[in-house]
Amino acid sequence: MTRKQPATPRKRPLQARSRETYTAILEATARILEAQGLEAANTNAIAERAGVSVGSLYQYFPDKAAIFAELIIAAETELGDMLEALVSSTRGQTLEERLALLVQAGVQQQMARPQLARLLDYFEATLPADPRMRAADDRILKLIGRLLQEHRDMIARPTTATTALDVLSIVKGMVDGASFAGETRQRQLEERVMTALLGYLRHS
Amino acid sequence: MTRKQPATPRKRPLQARSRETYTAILEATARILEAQGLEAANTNAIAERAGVSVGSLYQYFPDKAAIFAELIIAAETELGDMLEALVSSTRGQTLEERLALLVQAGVQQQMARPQLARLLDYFEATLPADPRMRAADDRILKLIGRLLQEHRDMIARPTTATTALDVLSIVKGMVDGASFAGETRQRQLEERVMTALLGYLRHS
DNA sequence: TCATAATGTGAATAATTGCTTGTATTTACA
DNA sequence: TGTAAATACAAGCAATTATTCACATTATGA
Repeated sequence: MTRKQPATPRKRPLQARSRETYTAILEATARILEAQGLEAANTNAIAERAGVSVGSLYQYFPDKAAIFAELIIAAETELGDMLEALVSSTRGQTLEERLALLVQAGVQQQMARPQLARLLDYFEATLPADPRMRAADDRILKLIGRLLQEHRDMIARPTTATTALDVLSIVKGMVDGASFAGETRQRQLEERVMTALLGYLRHS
Repeated sequence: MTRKQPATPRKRPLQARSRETYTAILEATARILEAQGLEAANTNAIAERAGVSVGSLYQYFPDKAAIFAELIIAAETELGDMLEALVSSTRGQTLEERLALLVQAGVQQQMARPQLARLLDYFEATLPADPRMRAADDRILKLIGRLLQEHRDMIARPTTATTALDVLSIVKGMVDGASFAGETRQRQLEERVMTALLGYLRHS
């Protein structure tokens, strides 16, 4: 299944009908991955669950890996959109306030489907580097970086790309660990993540 | 491949010869997972890489998933052993000193084979709950918890199981993110992880 | 030394997989 | 309305997979 080059979808869904097919395939894949894991996510099962034929599936995705890649990009784009709205709409607020919103967004998304998040993380590190994936990833880090930059007087660390990555990694890691352990109280988790982030940022 | 019940290995390797076979299979699996990923890790490839026949493989592992499970347990046991030695041999030292050693051990292990670490993390959340896996996991958390407990006057958080889990999650998350981004300077990463951990622990 | 247990072999198999292809149906629009 | 493009279908193929089994080799210990 491993793709050589990140091929673009065979056909772009043009009509409303095909756009539904397209998203149905993505959604079915996500559901199967979350509920039954990687092994159960074969193309036949995906097509069936999406209420679509295998042939249709291969009209929009060159191979199975492309579906996973698209899923990653979708998740990253979603997070990126949230962050972008957040960063630009909260100018003037304190670092704590803005960070709390950022954490909330991140925790929310990852806790909704923890199993899926873990799996996509693995694929992101595995799939042949897709420029669109890189771009979506970059955007998230740039947004975090920009937020940090705007509060650099409150931050004891160099506000570099590395710091932004660390922030993201801490959130991901803590949510991952907590949901594996069965933690469901999102609020409390958010507070702990906040403590960790502020503790990290405020000390050299 | 998904296992119903965590069956014990078919045969325990008794003679030196069979113990070599056994570890060769585990090592081959780890190498393939790290270098070529999950898809390449099929039983035939594993046996070939281990210089062993498939038949031998199935004499020690009831199925493929059992190999992965064993790999997880081995990694967790290794970390557990390091932590145990560390915790009991550093009594009297400061929290910073001991935490630095803990971080060093964790970063070391995970950075040696980041791809493998990621994958095993996924499996741990996926494979049917194996009591030995749970136990190895528990041991690690208990050891971290004990270390924290011994410095509770320096720590602003409740020294509960949750805090121990958070500590482990932060380490895992940061190493994961950093090695995905291509970071190789282990020393600098360790220092950032230390900052995050101390920041987390010292503030409520 | 010899019998028994332990270990090793690899061809064979049944099931599953990703994916193609030829055909049928639906939509857009002139 | 008619026709060409877009979309959907699903049987089926080639390749791969996990696992078994009947048999060979090696070690043990009496």
